Formats: sequence, structure tokens, C-alpha cells
Amino acid sequence: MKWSETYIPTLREFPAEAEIISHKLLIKAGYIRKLTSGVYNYLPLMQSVLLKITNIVREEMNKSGAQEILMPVLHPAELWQKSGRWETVGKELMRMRDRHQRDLVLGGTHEEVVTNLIKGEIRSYRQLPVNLYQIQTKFRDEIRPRFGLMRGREFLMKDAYTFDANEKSFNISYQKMVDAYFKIFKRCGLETKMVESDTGAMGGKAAHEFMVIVDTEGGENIIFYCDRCDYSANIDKASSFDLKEIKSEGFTEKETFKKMEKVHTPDKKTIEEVTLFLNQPPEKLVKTLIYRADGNLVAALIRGDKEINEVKLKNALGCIQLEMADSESIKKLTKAEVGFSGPVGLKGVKMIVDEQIPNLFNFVTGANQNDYHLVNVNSERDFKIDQVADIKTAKEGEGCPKCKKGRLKTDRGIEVGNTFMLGTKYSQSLGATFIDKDGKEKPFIMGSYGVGITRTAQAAVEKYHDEKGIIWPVSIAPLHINILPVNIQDQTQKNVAFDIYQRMKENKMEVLIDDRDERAGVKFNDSDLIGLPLRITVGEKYLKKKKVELTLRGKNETLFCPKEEVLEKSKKILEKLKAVF
RNA sequence: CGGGGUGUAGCGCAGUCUGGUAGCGCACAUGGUUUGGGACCAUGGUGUCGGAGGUUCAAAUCCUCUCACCCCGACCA
Repeated sequence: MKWSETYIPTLREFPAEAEIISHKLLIKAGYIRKLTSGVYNYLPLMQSVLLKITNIVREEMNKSGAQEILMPVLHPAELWQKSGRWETVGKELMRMRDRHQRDLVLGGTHEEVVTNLIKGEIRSYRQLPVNLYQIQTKFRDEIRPRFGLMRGREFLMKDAYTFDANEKSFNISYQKMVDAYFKIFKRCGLETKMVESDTGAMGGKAAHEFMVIVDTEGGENIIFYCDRCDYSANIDKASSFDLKEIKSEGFTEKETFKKMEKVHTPDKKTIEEVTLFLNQPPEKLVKTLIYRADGNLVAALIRGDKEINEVKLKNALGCIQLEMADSESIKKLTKAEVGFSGPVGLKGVKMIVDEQIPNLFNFVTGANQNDYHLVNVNSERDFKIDQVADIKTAKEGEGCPKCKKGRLKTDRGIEVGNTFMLGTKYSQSLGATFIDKDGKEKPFIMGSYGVGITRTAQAAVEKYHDEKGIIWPVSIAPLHINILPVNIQDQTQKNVAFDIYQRMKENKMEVLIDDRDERAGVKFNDSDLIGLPLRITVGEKYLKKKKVELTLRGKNETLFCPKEEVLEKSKKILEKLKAVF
């Protein structure tokens, strides 16, 4: 490829619209351009990267026995109504109407369509298992698209769906996908961590996410892992136990119930204020948070030093919509300002408490009266608990729920893939069944598996860059080599550069030649910016000695070699780079 | 949806408070000098000032409405 004939619109300045480094670099280096919020054009270099990634995905999927298909983007609303997701997915679902006023959906995932596809056609357990996948554009009406391709409204995704006759077979299918995913990301140059995750609107029994660990702001997800065993989970799933509960006496061993008393706490609303005022540790306080779950008010209780995890709360309540109640509703319910809510005497609401609460004795709560708190409150004696559940957010340093010995640590990650154990949620709701060995009709056991293609590309940039630009892993670099004649006006330089270029092309090497009549600085900077792994500099300095320079992107060292040997040398270097992945 | 902010040349921005010829840098075009890390000189082209309405002799500037985009939060298959 000649640079002069390729659309690579690099910028001198960082774009104002981008926030994180990978987004800035993709725009500056001429890989992507925004059309509208969360929607991007992929320019030639980007398209090449995406093809590299999809090829890797395709190879590994095919190896695992999956079959590639292509399903429609446009779905009838009816299917989504049958599965229930017309309601549960809510506003993220991109909806539209046709000229007959029929509701349609722009697919953001294809469980409904794929289930419908095999329904009635796969009738026997003998035809199972089946794994179908596609690589296709997906639509999600994100509330706030951001970070370029990280959270777009339109993006490329590989999605796969498995159908099995029984749990045993399903577990094998699931493991195959997990193995394939580790291979896919590894081949893309990305180490990933597999973490337990919430199933969300997807439904099903369990789910995992594949995270690229980064230490930049691009890592949107907080993941927890144990420093002793292999436990790891994302923030919405991670559970933990509190070391304090075990260490400090009085929390687990029964204290004697003290008499409940009302104390005057003027203007002390926050945990911090009450803690200071009453000289009690935050662990002795209990927060009462009023939520609205599918329209009904719910009181959620949690220890003062913990944070509620709304995903966990939502799951525990089994509701679709969950939001903090507005202050008017709270005042009406508690007859007090927000900040003085408490469980004692609260009527007409479901009382859900975190699993730590039943172990607490003689704690402090709001009194449902302005400027008053209650001390020495005890559950069951002073108020009734309707439900106990883990509804708190895990914190770094807390105990591992799996091995009980290690402590939890945190990392920031970019979710590049996910896998869901769907069970029979979709096969049942859409009536997709087969006849099993025993002659009985049963719903398929399903799994679904996604890889964000565009997100993976950006995750690689977020992971591999320096102050000058992108440093692509060789396996997904748009091209391998950039030949840079320092001064294209110089006939010798030009001839040598083009000679190398021609020979490399004849050898099917992936090569770009910067044949632009630009000054050296511009070319060097652009070369670093677009981030091809190997640069071959042809300049006056060393040409006199019949030598050209080989420079690895991201490394400072430069190798000199006679121009006759550059082809072999380059091949060797690239082979070595490839071997790393 | 709530809070904050921005829309002026291809890109980055000034000008808006205090109404009076629409600017700067980069990029672009032509000519020349230069040529190993974002050159220099000269000349030149470039705008519905996001849109609509209003106030005014006069609006990028003031008022009303509206659209788009960005950030924080809620949300996230």
C-alpha cells in the first residue's frame, strides 16, 4: 500500500471530543471518524485491524466446532415480546416502526432469533449439540455512549449460541467456548482474566466476563480477585466476608440486648456526621435506603460502612425497574426528612436487609423523626425482616468468599467477551424443544457467547501505546511494515525504498510505503502514531554504506542491515514477534 | 432523565461580558528556498458564526425556542 494513495487522515492535534487515550489515538492516527454519538466510520487501517481480529475469531470458532451463519439485524417485536425482553431490556433496545406501524427491533443480541431459527427444525437429541455463531453489527441504545468504540450504539460483535440436550453436554459446550475465548484474546495479544458476572437482562443461571486488565481510565469495570485462590468476579457479582466480623468481638457473639433509646441528633444526616456525634464506629450504624422497585417502595438496610450494590438488590428483589425513591415519597413514608429513615415502625414496605444485619446487635438507625436517631436497635426484637440477601458492594481487602483465607484485590478491566449459561429461559419462552432419548419433549439448554470485535481493537490500543502513538501487537496490526524513505525527492532513496517495497509485496508481506513528499519529522511522527510493528527507514545517512534501518515500534533500538538482506531480516523479526503470541 | 459545558473555516481555538467591516494557528493551493523527528518566505482561497424566531438603524454578540455534541451521575445483553 502506498501512503499517498491510502486514506489515512492523521491529525496534528488530539481531538477535542475524546477523553481516553485509545479513543484519542484512534482518531488522531486516522483509524476512525465519528458520524454521530456512539457511531463510527472505520477507515482503511481500522478496517484492516477489524478483519485481522474477525479472522482470528473465525478460525478459533470454527476450530471449536461452531458454524458461522448470518442472522438479520431487523427483528419482529413479537419475538422479543415472547421472550419477555421487550419489557425487561427496556430503553437499551433500539426500536422502530415500519410503514404499517408494526414494531421492530434492531438486534443488539440474537437469542430470540437464533432460538426461533432452530425451533421445529432440530427435533432430536441426535442432532445435538449445535453451536451457531455470526459476526455482525449490533445496536444498543446506550444512555450515554462514550469512549469511542468502547461503548457505542452501533458496534461489531461475534455472537455464538449453543444448544444442548442436557447439563453434562452443555458444560462441555460452555468449556469449549471458554477455551476458544482465551485463545482468541491471546492471539490478539491480550491476556484476559475470566470473572464471574451478573446475568442482567440476559437471564439464565450464571455468566462470565473476559477482561483485559489495564491501569488507565479506559478500564471501566472494577474486578475483584483473591490473592490466594482463583476467585474473581466483577463488582456486581463479587461477594465477600468482612474480616471485622470475625476479628472484633461483639459482632458475632451474642451481646445482651440493651434497651432501645431515642437520641437527639440535630442536623446529623450522613453516616459520617452521626458517627462523630454519637461516637460510634460506622459498623455500628445501619443505613436505611428507600427504593422504588417496579413501583413499590422497599426499605433496604445495610451496615453504615458498606455500600449498597443495586444490581444485587435488584436480583434479590426479582424486580425489573429499581431506583432510589424520590424525597417526597420518602418523607411520606417515614414522616421525616431524608437522612433520618430507620426500620423501626416503618409500615407498608418490604424490609430487605444485607446478610450482615442479622449478626448486628444494639446498633444505630434513623428514628423516622427529624433530628433523632435510635440507639440499641435489634432486628426481630424491634422490627421485622422480610428478606435477607447479599446486597452490599465488595471492597478491596475483604475476605475471599471462596477460599475464606485470601483477601480480595481489585483491578480495572475492559470487558472484551462474555459467556452466559442461559439454561432454558429462551427455549422455554419461545417453545423450542426436542425429543430426548427417553422419548420426552424437552427445551434446549442454551448458552450464549459474545466477543466485542470493535471493543477488542480499542482495548488493544488502550493496553499498548506510548506518548507517540499506538503500538499494535503484530497479530492484529493493520500492516506489518512501514517503509519510510526520509526524502522522497532523493532518487536513490526513492529507488531503494520502492525496490524493497516491490520485493516485499511479491513475497506477500504486509507493507506500507510512506511515499509522501513530506518532511522527515512528519513521516516519523505519523509512523509512530499509526503504530505498525516494524519501520524500515531509508535515508541518506546510512545509504552511503548501503544500509537501511530496521526499527521496532515501541523499542528504542535500531538495527542496520544491507538493503539486500532487509527482506529476510524483516521476515525473521516478524516471525519472532508472532511467536510471542 | 438530572447536573455541568460547548457549538465561529477541514482541525484546534479567540472574539460574545460591553451589539458596529468575522479573526488567529495549523491544514489547503501556487511559486521559491529547504530536507533524519511536526521547516521557512511570499501570494491566495476558504465561513448559512448549529438552526428558527424576536429586539435593534445594526446581532456571532442581547432575548425566546430548538437541535447537536462533550463531561459527571443514574443505566449497561
